[in-house]
Amino acid sequence: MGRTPSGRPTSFDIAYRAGVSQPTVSRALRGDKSVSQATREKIERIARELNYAVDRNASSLRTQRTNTIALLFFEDPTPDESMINPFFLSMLGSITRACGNRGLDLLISFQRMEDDWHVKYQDSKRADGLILLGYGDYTLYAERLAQLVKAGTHFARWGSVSSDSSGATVGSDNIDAGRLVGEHFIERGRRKVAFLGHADEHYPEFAHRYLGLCEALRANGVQPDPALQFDAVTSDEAGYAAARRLIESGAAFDAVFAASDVIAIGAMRALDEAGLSVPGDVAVVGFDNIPAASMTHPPLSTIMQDTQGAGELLVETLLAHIEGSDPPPTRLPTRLIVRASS
Amino acid sequence: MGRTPSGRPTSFDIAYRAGVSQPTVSRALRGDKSVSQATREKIERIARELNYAVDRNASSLRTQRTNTIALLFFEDPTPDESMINPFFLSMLGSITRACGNRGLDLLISFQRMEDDWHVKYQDSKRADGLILLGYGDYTLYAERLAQLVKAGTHFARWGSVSSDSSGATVGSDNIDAGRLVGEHFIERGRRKVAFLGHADEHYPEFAHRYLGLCEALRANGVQPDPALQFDAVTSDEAGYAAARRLIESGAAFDAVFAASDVIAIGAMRALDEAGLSVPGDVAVVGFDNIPAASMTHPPLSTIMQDTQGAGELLVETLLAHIEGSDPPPTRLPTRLIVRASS
DNA sequence: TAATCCGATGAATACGTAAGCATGAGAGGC
DNA sequence: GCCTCTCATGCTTACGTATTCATCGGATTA
Repeated sequence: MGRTPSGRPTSFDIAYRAGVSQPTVSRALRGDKSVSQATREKIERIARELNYAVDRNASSLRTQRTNTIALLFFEDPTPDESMINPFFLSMLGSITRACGNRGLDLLISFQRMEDDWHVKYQDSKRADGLILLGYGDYTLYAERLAQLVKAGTHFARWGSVSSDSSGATVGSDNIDAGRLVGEHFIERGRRKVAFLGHADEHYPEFAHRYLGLCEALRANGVQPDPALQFDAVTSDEAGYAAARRLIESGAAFDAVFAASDVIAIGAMRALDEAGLSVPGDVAVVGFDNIPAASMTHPPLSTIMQDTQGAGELLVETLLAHIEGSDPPPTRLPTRLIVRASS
Repeated sequence: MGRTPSGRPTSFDIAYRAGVSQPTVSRALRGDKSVSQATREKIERIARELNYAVDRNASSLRTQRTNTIALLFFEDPTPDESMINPFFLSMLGSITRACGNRGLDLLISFQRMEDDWHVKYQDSKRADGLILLGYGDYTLYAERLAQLVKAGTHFARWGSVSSDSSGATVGSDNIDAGRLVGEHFIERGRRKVAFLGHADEHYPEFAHRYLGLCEALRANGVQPDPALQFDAVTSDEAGYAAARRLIESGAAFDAVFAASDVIAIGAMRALDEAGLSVPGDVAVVGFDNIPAASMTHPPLSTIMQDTQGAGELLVETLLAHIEGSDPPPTRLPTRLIVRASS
């Protein structure tokens, strides 16, 4: 008996019609070379005719491989979910493409910190591995990361590439990026550079950007002023507030390096309100090159991260990790885009 | 024998430790009421201790339900995948949330027209249903839609809600939105309103916006001028080009309704280059309320679609469809956001 | 010619869960 | 004291695939 009276066709149906056994169908469709050319072609033809598709659940159950990876977004909680940082959108696009190229499916999930995501995907065999993406305070979920490692879960995360990072990590070379900005300001004759963004170990990416900035200043004989650093997370409001504090501090400054474009946009609003002209009084540089950056007035100079390469590399790294190797952390180069704001 | 020496725990492991049989574990964890309180609690405790998670592949194979839906994006091909229309990003956010609320997983895929997506997800049992999302020429894949219907695939799509649409459809009330814009222009004393966007049946959403605009004008004694309509797809360049054609046509106009914000942004660039002031010479209104709309100079008036409700409704509609009912197409109300550009 | 080997295929099974059916122990009614 | 009924649980099987092992005809070689 080879026919299912109703429902989708199975490999048995194909086998029946091709006059072969089910295993032969399985082999033929997976490209096993031990199947003769003639048989393979016959099976492929019939499969196409019946619109047959391998049942991924059965296949995954058998092989213990899903050919799927899960993408987990973390963001500092924002009330409006529609305001996803455009930078991540860009990453999403490139990761999607990288997965598509490899025939991988992509599960996506926007996480809140409270969720027990560490158990949801890999333990339930929904995905072969995880990609973790997010700004924010990594130390908050360091413990979860440790759990993942302990459980043998495969993951790659985007973020700060430091020695202590557990699991595979891919990130931009934030220190070098900060350096680029510092040198740019020096070239423009700016010496009193403010930094808007957290600079402590809870936000290693931001801290590295600040570090690079300071390095470049010092290399040019300028001593960076710690009083010109103001904390800010990635949001318009935080940028606005930080710039207000900067202005109200009374300190002199002729340049602002914002740790992200979104911060920069808020900061420029504050500068504008305070009657400070950009770039006349203050040069401003952001980070991320989000689409809106080219639409501000004046258009915002910024650092462009290699999102295309990042998605590719994240997937590649994750796959390597799944295969058992332990790829070294990678730093991607960045590029300074000079617009009118500096 | 109840213990697996290595690997993830299975329901048999839980059963062994709880001193019950595997089916009881399965029942307990699914909340079957025929399991006694004491047994259930014991099983739940042990499952938690062992970090057990139901194998979704086995479960789906058995139940023929995946609790997963696939989100397929379609866009007019753009070279840069990072430039996803922000409106869709917003939809993505709300769909993600709607799925999360219902315990559904979300598979995501950016499709190119050539792909045989009609077979990939549902036929392979990866997803219980599809959500189709995209601007662009629907007629191009009408045939595919028909195939889906024929194959009994469940899907809900975002788009123009018209009578002939196959499958479940959810969309904004584009005609009413166009009407809102028309009335707004009339209130502002504008009577020579140009429309930038396709207005033929290949782009029903745009066509409806135009239709509503014309309706409102006529209702106020103004005869819309077909010569003031210029084709444009959703891209900055297309908006710029359409506005150029409008200007060069020599026709008099005092208002522009762009079929999307992205088009409006391009158009405003062209107007600016031509020395036309906004809103002095020309009032401009866009569509979608993307984040960049509030950052243009002047800030862009626009129509806000209810993306939050849309995601919710799409998922709801799809689920209803899967359950066998045939929900009527729904039109979501829109809201006019007046900014400085009009 | 007989021993050997290889290429192609079939038979049997395991992956982990969910569900139908069977079972057994009490509870309650007569 | 026996019968029925219910509740809680166990036994068995099916979901559809991929893989290991066995088989078998024919080509190769001594």
